[in-house]
Amino acid sequence: MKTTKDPLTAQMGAVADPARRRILAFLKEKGCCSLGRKTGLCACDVEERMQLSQPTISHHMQVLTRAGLVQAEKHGRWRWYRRNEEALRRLLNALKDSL
Amino acid sequence: MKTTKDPLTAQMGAVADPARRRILAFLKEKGCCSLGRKTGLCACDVEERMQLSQPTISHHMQVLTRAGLVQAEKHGRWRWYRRNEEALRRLLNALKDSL
DNA sequence: AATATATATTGACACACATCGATGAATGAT
DNA sequence: ATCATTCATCGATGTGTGTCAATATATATT
Repeated sequence: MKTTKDPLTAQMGAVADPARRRILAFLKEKGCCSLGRKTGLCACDVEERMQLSQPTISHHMQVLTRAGLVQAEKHGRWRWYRRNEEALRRLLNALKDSL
Repeated sequence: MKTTKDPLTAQMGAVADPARRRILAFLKEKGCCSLGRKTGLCACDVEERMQLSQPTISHHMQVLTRAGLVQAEKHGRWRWYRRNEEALRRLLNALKDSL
């Protein structure tokens, strides 16, 4: 069974994990930046705040990014993340219809 | 390590599964009844609509019920289910804040 | 070139979960 | 009492997932 997950399910699955919800909250709290600015949050910022190892953070950021809920931009050795507010809004609207 | 899942995570996990979202949609479509009325939807109705075995349906209904998203009432050999609209509304509001 | 730093990838592990067939329990019908 | 129906439970199975340590990769600094 190799069926790819549909986007809504991928986003729901991403958000269903409490660690990833905390990451999103952390990005909302401090990640009030736009891409292309130097004020982005890097994975080490997230790692420092959460009680999780670096590979685990990397994995969570990948899940959130692939679901389209956060956007990443590589800058030097860092990778800046910010919330994709529009995707989050669309997810809420989709849930409002789907639920 | 037997930490119980917090309610929001349980509800999110319940809704993250596409089969359970389809069940909720089916209940919205045809389950426009209140408990105590004979018009409820029983598990066999759901089973007939979905492409899933009876034990699987039973399992999904249990997950949805334990998450508080649907309410069940036993009537004879049937068990009527209906959406808990207030819980679903509260879930959406919680997500609006938590996302 | 050598070293330090930030992140990704790999491999492993434990556990959770979706699914099914078989069986059991409760209830209604004959 | 017997049988049929509705649903729950059990056991098994395969798949997915969260987590980490170890390692690799990329980039900056010296």
